[in-house]
Amino acid sequence: MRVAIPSPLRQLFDYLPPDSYPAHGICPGSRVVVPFGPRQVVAIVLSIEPDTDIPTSKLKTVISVLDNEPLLPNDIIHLCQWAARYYHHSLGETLAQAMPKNLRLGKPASYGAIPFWNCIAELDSELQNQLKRSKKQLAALELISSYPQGISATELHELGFSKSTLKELSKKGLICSRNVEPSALPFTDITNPLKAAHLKLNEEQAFACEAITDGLENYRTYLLEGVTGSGKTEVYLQAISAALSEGKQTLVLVPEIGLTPQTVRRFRDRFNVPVACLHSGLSDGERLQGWLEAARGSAGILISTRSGIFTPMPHLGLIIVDEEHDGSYKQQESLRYNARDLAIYRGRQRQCPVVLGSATPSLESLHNTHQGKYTQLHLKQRAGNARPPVMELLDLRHQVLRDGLSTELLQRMAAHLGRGNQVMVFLNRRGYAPSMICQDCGNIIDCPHCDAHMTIHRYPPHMHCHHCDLQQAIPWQCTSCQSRKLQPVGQGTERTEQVLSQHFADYPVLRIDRDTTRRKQALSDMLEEVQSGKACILLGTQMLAKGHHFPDVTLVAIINADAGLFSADFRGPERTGQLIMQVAGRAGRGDKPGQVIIQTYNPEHPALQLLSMNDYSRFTNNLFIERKQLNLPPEGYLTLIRSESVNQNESEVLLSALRQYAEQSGLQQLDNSLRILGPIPAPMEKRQGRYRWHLLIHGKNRNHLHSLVGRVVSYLESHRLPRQLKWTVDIDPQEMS
DNA sequence: AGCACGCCGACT
DNA sequence: GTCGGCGTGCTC
Repeated sequence: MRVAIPSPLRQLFDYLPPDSYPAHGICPGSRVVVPFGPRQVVAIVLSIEPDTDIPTSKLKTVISVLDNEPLLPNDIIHLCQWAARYYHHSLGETLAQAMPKNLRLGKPASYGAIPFWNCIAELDSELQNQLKRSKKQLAALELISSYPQGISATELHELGFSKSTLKELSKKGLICSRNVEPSALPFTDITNPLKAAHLKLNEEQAFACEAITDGLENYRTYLLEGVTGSGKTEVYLQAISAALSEGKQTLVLVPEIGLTPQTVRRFRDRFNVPVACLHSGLSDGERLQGWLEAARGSAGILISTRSGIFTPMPHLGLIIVDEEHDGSYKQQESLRYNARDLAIYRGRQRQCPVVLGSATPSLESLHNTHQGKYTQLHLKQRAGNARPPVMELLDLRHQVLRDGLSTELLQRMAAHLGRGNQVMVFLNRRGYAPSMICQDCGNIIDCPHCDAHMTIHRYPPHMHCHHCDLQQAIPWQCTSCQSRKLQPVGQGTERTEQVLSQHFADYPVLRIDRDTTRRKQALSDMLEEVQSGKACILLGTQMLAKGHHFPDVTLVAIINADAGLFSADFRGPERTGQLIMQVAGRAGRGDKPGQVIIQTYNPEHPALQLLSMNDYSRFTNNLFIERKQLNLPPEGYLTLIRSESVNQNESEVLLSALRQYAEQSGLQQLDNSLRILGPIPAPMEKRQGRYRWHLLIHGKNRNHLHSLVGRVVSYLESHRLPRQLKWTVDIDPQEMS
């Protein structure tokens, strides 16, 4: 029999079936334990072959069979085969990462009993009063009491309630738990999948929903382009409802930070069917449970981050990719897949609709709609009477700046705060200041392992390299000239927080970045304070832009819009545009429209001009022209070969040899449709003590590009390289660093 | 990628 | 003596 081994070797291996087992009793898609070299590994059976090219003396025997029925169904194996081929990755590793960790390690594909919590007290006003001081406990109790049959610990965990809260409540004798074997009942047994009534759709929403649900039997990709607040989620929910009533499951992919308890709750509140989820916050056991619920067809809906695209769903009938432009759909290590693109493959495979939703679609998806490959659905109206935010470019030239904040901006902030409103300040830079300079010799403190400056942090005080995580004490004198005149240069969120709390002493400043939200509950605690609606200043990085809505924010300030616009990456402007549109969409509501101020030194920059007019589509049209001139995606396709080593030259030498080989071996195509760029040093050549180089291959024709990359990969594989010299292939790269 | 084997230098 | 650095080869 032929099996796939979780190893980077791009080949399959043959084994003899175990003596106790007739070969025909083992199904493809099952896991087996096999001896592999000096160790034992869990492999996936691909086929039962009558014979093999391998000499019998070399053949080893399967040690044990772990599954009686295929764990990975045919469609998932095909999806993995396609992905392994497309991304030039080993099939064994691809299949391995399609499974949750527990299954990868050979644990049984079953879940044991899970604790369910029940309320055993009467939730009256007296009890509510008693728990007044423990808000979390009260909230948990209220939730549990609304589930008369009990609610699973997993679900409570997903909704943001910790074990300690539950333990405390159970100590007070208010709730109790019992272990329940989760029912493997198919979701189709539930007579009425709808729990709560749907909202009324407006004309555009109804049109979009009908378009999607009319073709539940056919593959078609829809690009659902809808501004924030236009009700995309309601369209998803009603399309899912149609799928459920036809006995079909839905896969909902969300960005990494998009899977908040509120999102899950919205789905659970609408439907009676089990909703499974998969995300990074779960334990290995919980992941296995979610995966199995989807794979056994007991869950009607699976909400997941990118890895969910590999989850078996026997009745899959609808795929939704929310915020399809989001970078987190692309895996940035080992198998560098894009879950959004695999979603398209899976939709075609299952002959079901795929919905890509976004307020700011990627250029790739827009291009596909222009080509007629996708159907465009537009939601232009905002729900209720909400008006679009008013955007304004604030020219920083000739302005007096106070630590990066213009006087004009500070005045405008004061006005909004004075009216009792909230203000959001967006700065994409953690720490106090991005660099420390010596005022006597001009020396800047650099990271010894990276081509980067060390960032100054004040809380607690230390120097920090954001690229390799090196942390050291703040020096008191210059390492080069021993001068003591060291000066922090530039603005980070810590410094801006300091300035803002001095300037606006009467209002709380809430800083939200990776440093202030490291504690698990910290973010939700701060967001809770914002939800109270009191006037305050919200200051933060990327984290603020996604997933959360702030109805009482009436002013959003973008401190440094120029940074992203002129970045080394060709996708810089696209990302900045998406970010500005997203941030703008966070603010305001019907009765309190949002205003956005963008500080810039380039107010006449066409991109900023168009964005400030809320014209995303003309903004992207300009980008299309630029990309076309530069021959960049979506105009053609890219493959990036990365190489890194602790030795400075090794990477470059390898890629030069590779280029030479590629030119020899792919001459015909190189003349017309293929182009090689490099080797060039990566944007930050040295990082974490390793020197990194790039070789970029551009192709007008995907097949030509694929076959050249195939040859390049076999060349790399067949040559023995020093072990500190590493290479990776990135098909359709997203990040050029 | 792991892991074993085997060859050299250095050190309790 | 042997511990451990890492170059080389192999995995049905």
